Amino acid sequence: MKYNQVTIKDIARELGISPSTVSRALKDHPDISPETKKAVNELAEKLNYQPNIVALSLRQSKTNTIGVIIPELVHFFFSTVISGIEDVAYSAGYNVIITQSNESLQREKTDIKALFNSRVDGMLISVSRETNTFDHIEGILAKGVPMVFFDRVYENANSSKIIVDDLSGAKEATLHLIDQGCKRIAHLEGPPNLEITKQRLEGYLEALKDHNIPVNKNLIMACPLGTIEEGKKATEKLLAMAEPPDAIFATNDPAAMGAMQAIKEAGLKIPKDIAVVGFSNWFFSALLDPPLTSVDQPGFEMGQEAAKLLIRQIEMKTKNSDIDVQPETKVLKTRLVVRDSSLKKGKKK
Amino acid sequence: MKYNQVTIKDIARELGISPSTVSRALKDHPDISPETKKAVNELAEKLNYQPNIVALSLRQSKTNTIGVIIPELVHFFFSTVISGIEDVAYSAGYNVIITQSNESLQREKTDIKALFNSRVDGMLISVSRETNTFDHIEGILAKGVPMVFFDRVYENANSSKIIVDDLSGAKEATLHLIDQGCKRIAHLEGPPNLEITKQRLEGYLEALKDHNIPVNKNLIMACPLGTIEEGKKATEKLLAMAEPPDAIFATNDPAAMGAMQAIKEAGLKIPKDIAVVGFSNWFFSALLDPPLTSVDQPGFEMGQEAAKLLIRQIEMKTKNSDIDVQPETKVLKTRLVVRDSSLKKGKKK
DNA sequence: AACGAACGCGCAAACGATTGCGATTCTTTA
DNA sequence: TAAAGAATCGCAATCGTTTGCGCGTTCGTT
Repeated sequence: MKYNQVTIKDIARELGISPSTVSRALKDHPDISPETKKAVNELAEKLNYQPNIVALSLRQSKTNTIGVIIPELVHFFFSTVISGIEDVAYSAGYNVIITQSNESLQREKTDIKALFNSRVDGMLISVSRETNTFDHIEGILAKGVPMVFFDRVYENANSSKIIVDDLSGAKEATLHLIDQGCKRIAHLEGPPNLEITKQRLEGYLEALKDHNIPVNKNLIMACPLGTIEEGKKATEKLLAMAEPPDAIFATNDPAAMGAMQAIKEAGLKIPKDIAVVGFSNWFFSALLDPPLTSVDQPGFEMGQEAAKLLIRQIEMKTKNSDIDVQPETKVLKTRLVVRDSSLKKGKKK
Repeated sequence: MKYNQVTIKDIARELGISPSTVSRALKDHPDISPETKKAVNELAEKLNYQPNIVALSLRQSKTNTIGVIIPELVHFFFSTVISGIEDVAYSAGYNVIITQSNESLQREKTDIKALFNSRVDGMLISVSRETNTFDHIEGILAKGVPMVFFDRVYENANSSKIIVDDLSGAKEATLHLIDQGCKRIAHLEGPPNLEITKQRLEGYLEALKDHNIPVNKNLIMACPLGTIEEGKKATEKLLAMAEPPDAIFATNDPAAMGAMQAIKEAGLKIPKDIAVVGFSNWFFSALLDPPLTSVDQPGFEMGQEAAKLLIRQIEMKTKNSDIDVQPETKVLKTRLVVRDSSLKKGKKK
């Protein structure tokens, strides 16, 4: 939009010098005399000159913008990640364009294309629940667009990733339940396409194995959407079993929440009859009754790290476009936040 | 960033024609022969030509980007609004840049400046809790940047606004409590700078007046941050009174949540001893124990309407920059969602 | 006094697309 | 058959900024 902004030409005209000189004066180029610099800077200040970022972007083939694709903004975890991203992006002079795939592969494809067309300098991506093909990502990667994946990563991509240690987190959660005396621990499994689902299942299995608890496949219920409703239904089925579980470890907090609803409606007590542990430590988890034990993921930090990595890649590429950036993978630690929903033995220590 | 993208020049060179002809062929200009158009379009398709949006922006002095300033992304209400904004923005061909003021006036100032420098075509703004001066907004408005305010609006601005009927919503909530037989209804008041705070208080007062219930100023507690902690502390003070209230209407859901915690910890029952009603109908409100009655604000719709209004202004200005757009104010209806936290008499109907 | 270096600045091209105007060719009409 | 008109297309400027190169002036050095 045209705001009648003052340009470098206006300053040049007023001072009777050329635009080139103004440009150089503003960036303290050694070719320009101190007097000219002073005059230019003073006039620029007076006219409140602001460089036209669009023209700059065109000239430098660099937009100083990074694109973000997340499944859904309304998820507490993802909005926390965004805050982390914006935190480092803005202080590094980058704008952030956020798009939501709404957990749809189709939408993810159009999003990635739109971002590419906007000439973003790089992308931060967390894939949708539906994403099981990766041509759309490979296509953009092949063009040399720097990309960093976070949380829900594209495993095969030859690019950097920021993940949390889902396996250890899930294992710690399960071990905690075992430590509380639980013998029949059920697991609500998440969307099958996602690597994080597999890792969390694996952590659960490892914990059982470490304590020589046999795996009962009937205690592992699929929740491919990971919603409250699914968690509730799955739990109702578990409760209807001849030998119902004495604990439930859910792949995320909404599913755990659904489990809690089902348990309460069945007239059972949490954690006395059945202990519950979730994953992600959503904002509302502490507010439930009883407060939900959950595996905390450092969302803000994840956003920060992802943005840092991406920006580093972008700046390396800017300096030397031939160089192939070595992909990095950063694993962040989870932290088990123990609350009442899992404390059969009462508070420790 | 340079992705070796094909340009209009590449197509021109390959076909032995001029860039101008390619440009016109691509937009179906009548001056170009059908054969040339066909050749150009086919080659463009083959090479997967994508117009350079940055060059376009510079040429047209229009970025097709709108900037958004919100207090905090992690609030359920605001992330819902964002979804509504993106919904209409993307289908109208606009990108969205989101910035968070983090409820800080200082940050709001730098945000608005950064957006202006990015040459966004317009802005959608919901002011921070701290915002009590408006020079930073007036400055940008004076430059002719289209602006639409939503929810937390700048009252004096000669520009469009989307708000919800906070007064009616608050009145309905209070009337509901009266209808449930409550006599001593307390109010947790919000950040004093915000218009919505005043409106909600006003609705509360009107409801009392309609039923000839005298206003007791001791029952109106300030919660300038509107947080859980504040709501809890304020409620503790209310409970310590000689005649504690039998109902609490909070300015938002977190404050209501704090109130619930305080009431429970005091060994009292909700809603039997004290009924509670919140405002905003956050995602977690339905998950509390008991589920919280709350005034629902149509966040998604608000985002949609705000974006629609802004884009209309932008496009009018694009066509005729002289025209002064008539500011509009759109008021959206609230909806009282009754849940167990306020039902002293049991379910209606 | 003459020569080279250093200094200070402007010219013009470039980024990619658009567009008014003019130039060329072809078709039509008197 | 000549002139007018239509059909096609290219030139060049433009948006605002950057930057390699070159030019003129001044200064210092022998």
